[in-house]
Amino acid sequence: MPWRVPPADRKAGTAPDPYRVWLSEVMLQQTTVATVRDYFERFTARWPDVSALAAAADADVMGEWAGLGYYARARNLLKCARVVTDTHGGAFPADHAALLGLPGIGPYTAAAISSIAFDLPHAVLDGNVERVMARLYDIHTPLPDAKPELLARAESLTPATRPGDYAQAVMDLGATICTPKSPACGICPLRDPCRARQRGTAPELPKKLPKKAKPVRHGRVYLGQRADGAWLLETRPDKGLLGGMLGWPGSDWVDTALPMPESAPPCDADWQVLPGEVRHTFTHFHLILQIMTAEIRADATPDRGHFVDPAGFRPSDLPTVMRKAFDLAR
DNA sequence: TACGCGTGGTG
DNA sequence: TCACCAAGCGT
Repeated sequence: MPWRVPPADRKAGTAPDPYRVWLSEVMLQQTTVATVRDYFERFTARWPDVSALAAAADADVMGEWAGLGYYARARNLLKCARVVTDTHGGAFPADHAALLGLPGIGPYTAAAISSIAFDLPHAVLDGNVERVMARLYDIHTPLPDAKPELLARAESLTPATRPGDYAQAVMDLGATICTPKSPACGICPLRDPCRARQRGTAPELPKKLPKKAKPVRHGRVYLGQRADGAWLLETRPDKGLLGGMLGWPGSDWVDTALPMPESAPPCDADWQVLPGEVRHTFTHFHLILQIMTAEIRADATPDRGHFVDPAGFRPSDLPTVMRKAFDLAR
């Protein structure tokens, strides 16, 4: 992983860069290593340190984050970079409580930065560690109720020496051996002390409370383009779903398919229904979108959004649901 | 406290 | 095809 310092380098005195540790840990929140890798490389190439990121334009950072999801992370990333630059002299504080007070840094990330970047003995508790602790101690209390007990177990196992290596090791164990399905107990370094393996309960742990079903919502978006190639887009409000991201103007998203929610087009034009539909699943609902397209007259003034000329438009700046709409219309 | 908040891989 | 899952945080 490009954000890791290999053991040999660390032994030779190369400490991890707190900026890179922080950036990788925020990207890794609820996100897989495979997905994060390319984003991490693009971010660090474009913004090599925290002051460079702090000086970036909001739209550039949101565009670079597009597709990674949980966009509040990107807004908080910028806030945090600016706080570190403006009030901490451009250096991340080597202090767990101070880290915890920064935007977008919660209990997990504060512990990860403390231990990995600063060698401070704080216990990380992510999904991997929860699973490892639940199995190691055969804890059947369902999540999230079990969290305090799992945290206590994780803290009691965190060593005073090399806590950062330990944190990464226990997460690696969860990611590669103590996996959610079909755990590889046969090659696990903790197979002897593991109570769940002894009792045969490992595959069913950790227990989780049942999740709510996802409702289906419906809506409509407008993809308008002028003869000069400019697209009519809008920057969504900072709060809520896809907050701060670029997107197509459209209707509210409602729970019933018919009638299609009333929505004034963002600009006067001869809008046509595009055959087909966009389907997308968010954290807590499924969405089905109807796509409207039109060529917009050169002298038209939009009621919503702004025109983005083709030279300045990168489809990769769009969140995935909006990029799906673009792909369908192309 | 419980809920809102994305996405892509996987079995 | 689809539910589950991933290195969580803010409100």
